[in-house]
Amino acid sequence: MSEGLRERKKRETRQRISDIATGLFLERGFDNVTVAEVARVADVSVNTVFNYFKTKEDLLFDREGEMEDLPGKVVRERRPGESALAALRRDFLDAVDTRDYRYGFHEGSDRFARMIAASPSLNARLWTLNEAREEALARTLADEAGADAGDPTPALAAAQICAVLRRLSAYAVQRMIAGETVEAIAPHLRQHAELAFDQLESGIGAYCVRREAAPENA
Amino acid sequence: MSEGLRERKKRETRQRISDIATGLFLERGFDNVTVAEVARVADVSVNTVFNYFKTKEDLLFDREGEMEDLPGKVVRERRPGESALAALRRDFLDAVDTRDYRYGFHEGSDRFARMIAASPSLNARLWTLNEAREEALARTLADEAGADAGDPTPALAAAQICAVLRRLSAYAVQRMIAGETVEAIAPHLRQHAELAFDQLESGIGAYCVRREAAPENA
DNA sequence: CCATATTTTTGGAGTCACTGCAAAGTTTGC
DNA sequence: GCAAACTTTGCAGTGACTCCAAAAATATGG
Repeated sequence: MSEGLRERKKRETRQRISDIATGLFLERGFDNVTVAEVARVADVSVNTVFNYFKTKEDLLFDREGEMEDLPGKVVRERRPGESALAALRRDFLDAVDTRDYRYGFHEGSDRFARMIAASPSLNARLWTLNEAREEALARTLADEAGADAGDPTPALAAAQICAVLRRLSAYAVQRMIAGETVEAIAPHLRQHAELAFDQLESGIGAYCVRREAAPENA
Repeated sequence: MSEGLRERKKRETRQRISDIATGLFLERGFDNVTVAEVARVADVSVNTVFNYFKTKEDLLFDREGEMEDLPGKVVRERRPGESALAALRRDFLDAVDTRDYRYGFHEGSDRFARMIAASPSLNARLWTLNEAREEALARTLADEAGADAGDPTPALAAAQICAVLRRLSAYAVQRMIAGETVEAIAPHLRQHAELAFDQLESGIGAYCVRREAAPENA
């Protein structure tokens, strides 16, 4: 009752197009596959592809959009006595230790990473994803802290946190692209993460202080 | 001797195309002006436009690319006894107080801001500009701190700093787009900046701690 | 001043993402 | 079955961008 033939077909077609597109993109590179080709392989018209997906990039990032609220969710579910930052640190380290997909550090992520790195438009897409994530986290922080409407604190905190998460992921991805195994990277990534969250926690005020000029004469 | 006719003409043509393009974009919106139209008004062929500028976006961001190393420069020129962060705070507040262009907070910036905000592709461009800025700052911090090659500290610090700078600019720009005057925004922007740099300096570890569950019974 | 090499500009043809429209095909409710 | 609602398709077009070879402008050497 809940789903008629029409709706099922739509869901299936959309899925098929997205799957075929992802496969082709992974195999031959995003910029070396035309939408027309995706359509041909999926046995639909080009217009049908654009019926389901607004842009070529959406063929890939369709599902990834669900991870938009990941950090927000972690904060909302933090434990009693735990700060937002402590929760995010715990979650990130957990993801590293379990080789979980959610921060891009996963056994098979390197193919994906390579494909994205090779395409400027996919890179641009990643940034807007990060932007959305930052906004979502800012909203959550504002809620959870009971901040006033004009209070800039949550937005600023979210910006810092997301910047660091992005940087940590970028580090892992970079080494994966270079061909290193997840196992080889994990301990370093862990170390970087500890440092990063320490920085966020207690600040970088003392970093890189210029030496005073030596006094002219004793 | 230093510049022949050929080189002068090239420079002039490039400048003319860029100026005309910027004018048209500001007047009618980036997406409502075609490259063909820019070419027509500049009295060159479309191919000549693409000879000088790789993409339509480059017609605008050509010169802005020079500001890529702004935060890096500020750090390199910090005063004796001053930390990287203290120098950046000083520079930002100075820019706010003098209504200087360099962080996007300037009397006439609203037209530019509106144009950019209205166009997704220009927005994407802003992100890559920010990325370049972050990388440049990371390099500078690494140099100035004498960090080892693999040390993640400078890159992480740069990420946090650039994220905050971006957010502060975004705040100002948002209010300018909404039609507020620079004078009306300045004191708030100042306040936000102080808060932001305090956060960077001493961390956000204590932010948003979840209350402990009340004990079941006394 | 002329011939020639080098560089710049141009026109033309083509690719690709993406849009709008109207016709054709499919599913649904009755 | 029939009509309404919806989906798919073909077609024509726009706009950024590329490639190529011809034409125009400029530089170089005698």
